[in-house]
Amino acid sequence: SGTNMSSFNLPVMSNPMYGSRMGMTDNSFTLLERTRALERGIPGLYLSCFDMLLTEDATWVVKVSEASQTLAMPMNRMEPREEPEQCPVIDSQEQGLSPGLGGQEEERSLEQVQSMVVGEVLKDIETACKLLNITPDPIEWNTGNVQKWLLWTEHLYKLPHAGKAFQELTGKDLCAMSEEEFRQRSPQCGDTLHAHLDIWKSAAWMKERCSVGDPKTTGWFVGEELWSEADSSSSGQPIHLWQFLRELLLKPHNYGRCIRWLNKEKGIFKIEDSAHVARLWGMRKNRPAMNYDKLSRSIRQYYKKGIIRKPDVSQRLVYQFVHPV
DNA sequence: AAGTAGGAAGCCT
DNA sequence: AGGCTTCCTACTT
Repeated sequence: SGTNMSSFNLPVMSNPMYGSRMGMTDNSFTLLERTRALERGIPGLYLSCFDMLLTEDATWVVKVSEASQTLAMPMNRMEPREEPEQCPVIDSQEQGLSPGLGGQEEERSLEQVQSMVVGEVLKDIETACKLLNITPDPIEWNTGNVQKWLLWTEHLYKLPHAGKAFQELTGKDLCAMSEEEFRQRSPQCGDTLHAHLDIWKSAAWMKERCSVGDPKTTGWFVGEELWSEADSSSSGQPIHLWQFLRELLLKPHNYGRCIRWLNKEKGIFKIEDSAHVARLWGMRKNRPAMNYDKLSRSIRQYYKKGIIRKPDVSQRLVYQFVHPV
């Protein structure tokens, strides 16, 4: 079924685990309240928005709460549910144009929100691709890529490990599998994995669509810069550890909880979760046995080379780039 | 217990 | 040969 995408499906929106990587704080809970209207309007969507709200980027907050005011239309065909059985669809034709309530304006803000969410999803996918060194389109994956993706998805959403059940499968195989087949291979999280693969498939489909047509007519403001940048730095050559660390540091939204700048100007950073950073590095380099003991040994090699050093006042898990950007 | 430091050897491209 | 990775011992926080 997944190949027929006459309308744009975003199974993401319904997936409760999409919000699972954030920590619930009192502060964020009030933000949650402010997105209630959204939640009612598009079940599941708020989780993604909620996730976005955790960025340091305050403009999201403004946009979302504005949107929630203008988007307060009922969506009676969908009752709110905690753990959706199937993926609701954000359907650009059919979706929620509540009659009587100044349709066009709503349509526009809805599109805005959709764009926003889609953009966020594409960003996440792009990030994962860089990190795992795989292509965005699942159809191109070999068995190794599939395993990486599984590992990544399991890790990101705290799923039980199911890689074994999908061994020897290529991306093509995976894409051809139904949700039922996923569940057969992994009763606990097959449906979740299938949903996530659907997101990637949708994104790849979108990418193709955006690159074919004129980006300006597609309406997805994300189209270009995200995909066509042909990979900023490390095209081809194996990535260096110091580059990898910098990449993580440049994405505080995704990795701020495991590594962050203490002083960006001076290039001083702190590894907040050593095990996590090591796991990410291991994934990137296909080194499942990577740990902080080994990663830190590699960092220490940089002392002699003058790439990274310990800051003047040495602190645990704190390092400094000798040549800050 | 976890992090820091650096020698030594092995692996991979 | 370079850039880790793996393993290890000694030392510090």
